[in-house]
This record gives sequence, structure tokens and C-alpha cells, in this order.
Amino acid sequence: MATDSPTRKEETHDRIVRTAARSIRQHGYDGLGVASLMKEAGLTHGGFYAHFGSKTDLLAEAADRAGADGIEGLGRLLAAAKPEAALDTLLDAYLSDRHLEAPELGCAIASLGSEVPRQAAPVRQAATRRMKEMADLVERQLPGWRKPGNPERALAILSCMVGAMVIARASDDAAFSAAVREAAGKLARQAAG
Amino acid sequence: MATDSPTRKEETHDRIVRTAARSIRQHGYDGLGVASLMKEAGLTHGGFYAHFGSKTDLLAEAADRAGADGIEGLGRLLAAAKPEAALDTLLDAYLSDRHLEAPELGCAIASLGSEVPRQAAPVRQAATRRMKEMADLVERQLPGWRKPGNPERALAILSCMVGAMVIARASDDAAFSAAVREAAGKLARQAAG
Amino acid sequence: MATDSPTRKEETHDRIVRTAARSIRQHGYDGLGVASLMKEAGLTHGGFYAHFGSKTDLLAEAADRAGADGIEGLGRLLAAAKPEAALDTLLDAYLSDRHLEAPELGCAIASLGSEVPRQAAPVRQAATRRMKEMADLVERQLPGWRKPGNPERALAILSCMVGAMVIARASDDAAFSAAVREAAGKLARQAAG
Amino acid sequence: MATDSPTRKEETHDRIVRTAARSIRQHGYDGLGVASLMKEAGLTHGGFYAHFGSKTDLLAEAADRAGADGIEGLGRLLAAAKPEAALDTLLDAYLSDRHLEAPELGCAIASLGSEVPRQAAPVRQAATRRMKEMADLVERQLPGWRKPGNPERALAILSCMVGAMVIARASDDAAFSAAVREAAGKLARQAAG
DNA sequence: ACGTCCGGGACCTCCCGTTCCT
DNA sequence: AGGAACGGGAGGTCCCGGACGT
Repeated sequence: MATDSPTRKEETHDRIVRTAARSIRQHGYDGLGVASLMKEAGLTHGGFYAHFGSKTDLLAEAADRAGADGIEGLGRLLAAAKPEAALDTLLDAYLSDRHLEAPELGCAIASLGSEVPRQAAPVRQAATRRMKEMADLVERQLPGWRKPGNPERALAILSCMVGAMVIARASDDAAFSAAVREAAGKLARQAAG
Repeated sequence: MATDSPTRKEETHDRIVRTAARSIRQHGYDGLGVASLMKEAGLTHGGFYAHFGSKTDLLAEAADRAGADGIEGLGRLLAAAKPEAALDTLLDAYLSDRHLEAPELGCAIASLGSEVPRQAAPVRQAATRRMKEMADLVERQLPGWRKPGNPERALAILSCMVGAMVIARASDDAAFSAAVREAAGKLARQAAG
Repeated sequence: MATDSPTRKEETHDRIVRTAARSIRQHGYDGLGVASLMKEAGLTHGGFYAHFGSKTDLLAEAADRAGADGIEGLGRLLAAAKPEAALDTLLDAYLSDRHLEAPELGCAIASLGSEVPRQAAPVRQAATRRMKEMADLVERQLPGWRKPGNPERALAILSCMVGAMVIARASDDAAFSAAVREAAGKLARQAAG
Repeated sequence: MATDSPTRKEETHDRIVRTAARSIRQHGYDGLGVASLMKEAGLTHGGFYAHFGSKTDLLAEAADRAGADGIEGLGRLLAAAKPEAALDTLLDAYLSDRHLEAPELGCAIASLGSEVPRQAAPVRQAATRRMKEMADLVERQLPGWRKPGNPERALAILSCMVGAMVIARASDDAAFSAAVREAAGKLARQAAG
């Protein structure tokens, strides 16, 4: 057969990582407690160290998973979109109210970005890898993205998107939050064009 | 005379806030400990509650101060720049290696942005206020900024700058970090112009 | 004045030690938990390490205190007894039902003796010191104890008393328990001459 | 036939109990861990519950076996001794340096006595039974032990022996340890006479 | 029957915010 | 304003008990 069925341990391990990947996007790296995490995963904190050498080890895995989650979500949306509307779909989703209000399901850079510099090396490495994937994802939506000429457009657009979401989430003024996202969306589309 | 000379208590209060404003940008909101903060300010942690009702109260003041610091630094730069080069000066400074490596002296949104949504209301209010000031600062550098037509350009440019700095700091790949900042700078200038 | 009034810290420290001295005699060295101990002393476990460097440090103090407690109790009894009846008073008290049933207030050797060899050095030192004091206490009750001739009687009598109490407590047969103690009492009196 | 040859399961069961009987005398009831015990017995801890319903069940068997071990050792010595020297042989062996230093092979009351009151009922029952056997053993060495008159001598002598060994082991002063045992030996012989 | 593996719970140690007393 | 102490909570470790697989 193609793949072995995952053992119970692997399933549990994965469930913990998945839970953690959501938790850190909601409560930050420091907001993750081993006890509460395991409880949320339907376990007690005693078994944690059978799966991870330390909390830091988990954080590295969770950071990677959180990055993958965000990208995967966008990937699903894009797969269903028409090619010529792909960039619009991406931007609309990223800058949507839904993304704004559900950081635990969204982009890890937007919800954790400014905490990453203070994290351990494996976390930073995972973040870097995922950010590059995110840039690739954006680039693939650009018209004529295979042609040479402006390879940096994607990075600029990514900056725009991430910055807008960070600012929008930090603000407690809904109008300001909406205005920032709309402005960033316009600029991104203009850059793509 | 116009203003009373500050009392000793006010001086101490201010020194604590100033120290905290640097500390949070370097270590995050949660990385601030009352004991270490007071020690850094040349005091012992026993006296903290003579100045602040709680750590949260301090955080609100420190958040406000951190925002003001970042803006003030840019303001000083711009005051010395020629009007037609002001936007370039602003972007160069914001996206510089120096800013990248010294978050404790720089923009609070870039260093704390993704933690703000989890902070108490006063912190979020202060952050919102300072972000708007920051947008104004950007807008004032735009050609023809008083004329109607495109009031959102400043917000888009701000998003671009902040996002680039967040991504650049999160990355552990210097080349990627530089590329992101350069790409964002180009887009910002294009938007301005 | 003669003595400074104890500071609050000293009082708390002492209360913890006193509580521990009772607890170990009741539940054994290993039966002592930091959390339950502090709770019993009216505190929470957080402050424990402000008073003791480690649980082992506490155990040493508690072992010493437990030894002192047992001796002090007998000392009070003897102070009120007529000199010629002192040994009888001592033996009656030591081998009494009351002592049998209240190890937490009684002789530490009887309640902890066989655990001592497995404890850390400071605990063993404290135990040794207190056992010698106990032997002295017995010796002082012997007729003509100042005269040379049989300095070992006290050690033999002490062995007898301790062994009887250990056996009596280990047994779950009340008749056996009583018989052992009575027999040991007789032998001790005979040895005293 | 008289006895079935022991099955493999019974052999393993017995090996575990024998190992545990030594371990508890050395490390105390609480010092016995299922994992380390099974490893010492050449097995892994997974199979433990095929042999015992719980750790407590094992403890009861091990306590009984430990008591039997100590008595058996003395029995072998006495079988080889001349009747008139039997009591001396017994006391010399019990109070010897060898016994002092090898609790895992010796008398269970001396090594575990003060922990017994805190153990479960089956453990206490086994201890009581073995202590009575021990008293019988002593009594049989006494001159004229079948005659009525002083049935308690054995209990007193047992107390003396046990107490001396408990005290001697608890002490970290070798001279004190030797003096206690010698004094107890003298008193025991005097009581026997 | 034995070995592997894992979840549950208790525990020690430490850190930090807060308060009390000086 | 300073120092000490209390209170709570979290991380890491250990081990019992049992579920599975062989």
C-alpha cells in the first residue's frame, strides 16, 4: 500500500501540533501553556514530554504548521478560482473581515510576525521558509509571472498585505481598519498590473 | 514661568515609562518584567506601585510613549530634509538596516504590531492613535497631499512599510530581508507618485 | 532587651518547620509534599523557596525539630515527676497507648527510624544528635547515673523502648502490641537496676 | 505427585517477588519502582500486571517474603550452632556489622519497621505474622523456653535487638552505632539468663 | 506471557505580579 | 521609596497503570 496508517502516537502528536498551531496564532507564542494546550487537545499535560523534547521543540513544529495552514487555506481558494481572477480572490480573502477576525485560522505572519524575531532559531527558520512559500504563492497569481522583468512585485505585494492586516488588527477603530485594508488592496492590484 | 519644573516623582515616573517603552519594543509586551524594568531604571521593584496602579497601566503609557518615540525620530529626520526628498528620506530611514536592527528605538507597530490585538484596551487605543499619526506623517510627505483625490495613498504606503519591516525582521535570511525591504520601497515610491 | 522579637519571616519559617516536623512523623519523609505542607501551614506553595533552598534543606530542619519535639515532651513530664519515680514516668509515657497512637507528636526515632539511613547527610546528622540527647535523657533517670560502672545501660534501655514502639506500631494485633510494650518495659526497669 | 514443577509464570512471579523483597529492605516501600524492579528482574515493566493486580499486591507479597528471608537466614545459622550457644549466635549475628551493612538481606522489621504503619492492611498483616515468628525463634533459644514462667522474655529481647539495629543504622557515628549494639546485646543476654 | 508504548497525575522548582510593612 | 514575603501558575520530570501487539 502507499502509506502506512499513522500510529496512535503520530495521530496524537499531530493533534497536539494542530492545536498549538491555532493557539499560537490566537494567543501568541508566549500565550501557549503546556497544560492548557494539552487540555484543549483532549489530553493532560503529563504526556506532553513523550511527544516533544521541550516546549521549544513544539513551538518550532507549531510555527511551521501554522505557516502551512495559512498557505493551504489560500491555496484551496485559488484552486477554485478562474485564473484571471486569482489575484483578486487572493487579496479579497486575505484582507477580508473573516481573516481579520479569525487569526487562529489565518496567516501566521500577520498574527505572529512581530514576535518571531524573539523566538528560537528553529521557529525563525520555519517562519522564513513559509514566508518564501507565501511570496511564491503571490507571484504565481501575477500576470506574466514566468517572464523576467519584475520579480520583486510579489514581495512588495506581500508586504502590503501583511502590513495592512497587522495594522488593521492592532487598531480598535473599525473604520480605520477597513480603510487600511482597502487602500492596501488597491495598491497591490496596481502593483500587479 | 510657563511650566513647573517636574517634581522628582514625575521624573522617576517618566524614566520608568521611557525605559519600558524601549523594553517592550525589544522584548515584547510579555517580556517586560516589573523587577527587571525597575532595576534598569535604577530603582528597586518595591516602589513600582507608587507610580502605577498595575502593570497594565504602565503598559498603556509605555505603548503610547513607544509610538511617540518612533514618530519623533522620523520627524527629526524629515525636518532636516529638503521637501522634495522628504518621502525618500522617510522610506530610506524606515526600511534601513539601522531600523531593522534597533527595534527598541524604532517604530512600535513594526516591533509590536501583532501583539497589540491581545493587549488591554488602553494599549490598543494608544496604538490606534499613534498609527493614525504615523499615517498623517506619511501623507504630509506626499506630493500634493492637501489636494483631494487620493487620500488613501498614505495608508497603503504605511502598510507596505510596516509589512516589509515585520517580514524582514522575522526572517533569518539577510538576502530575503533586504529584498523585501527594497521591493516595498519601490512600490511605495511608485504609489506616491 | 533580651531577645529581638522574631520577624515575620522567621515566624513563618518556624511555622513551616513545625508543621513539617509533625507531618514527617505521620507520613514519613517521602510523604511530605511541598504543596500540602504549605497549605497545612496556612500558606501557598509559591512562597516555599523564599524560606528553604530545597525540599532537602527543609527536611534537615524538620528532622531536627521532630527530634527536639519528642525529647521536649518527655522533658516536661519528667520535670513534674518525683526523682525516684522518674524512670517509671519516662517508660510509662514512652510505651503508652497515647504515644503509640500519636506518632506525629512523639519520638522521631520510633516513627522515622528505619527511613533515616536513606536520607541525606544533614538529616542523618540531626537524627544522630537527637538520639544521643535521648540517651542522655534516659541516663539521667537511672539510679546513681553519675557513678561510673555501667554507662551503657541507657543505650540498652533506649534500644528496648524504641524497638518496642516500632514493633508495636507495625503490628495490627492490639494484644501483641501491648504485650511487646509491657515486656520491654519490664526489661528496661530490670536493667535500670 | 507431591508438587508440580513450577511453571515458567510461577518462576517469573517468584523472581519478581524475591527481587522486590530485597529492594524494599534497601530502598523502602516507597523506593520501589515498578520499572526499575522489573528491569532488575530481567524483564520490562510492561509485563508486571500479568503477575500482580497492583503495586500494592506485590508489596504485600514482598513484605511477607522479606520477613521470611530474615528469619530463614537466622534459622540456618542456628541449625549449625550448639544448643547452649544458640542465643549468643543469634544475637551476634543480628547485631553484627554484616547485618548492619546489608539491610537488603536482613531483618525486615529493622529495615522497614517504621514504614509499616503507613502501609496497606495486607502488608501490615504479613509484618505482624513474621514478627510473631521472629519472637518464636528468639524464644526457642532461651534456656528452659518450654517451661511457663516468663513468656515475655522473648518479646523484650526482640524489642532490644530491633531497636538497637534501627538506632545503629540511623546513626552516622560508627562508635555510637557499635556501642548501642553492644549494650543491647548485653541486656538481651542478661534478660535471657 | 511478555515487550512496547502511551496517557494521567502528582510533584519539585522557579518566576513574577502584587501587597504589606517599614 | 525600599525590602521582604505571599500567591498563583507554569515547565519539566517521574512513575503508575493499562492498552496493544507479538
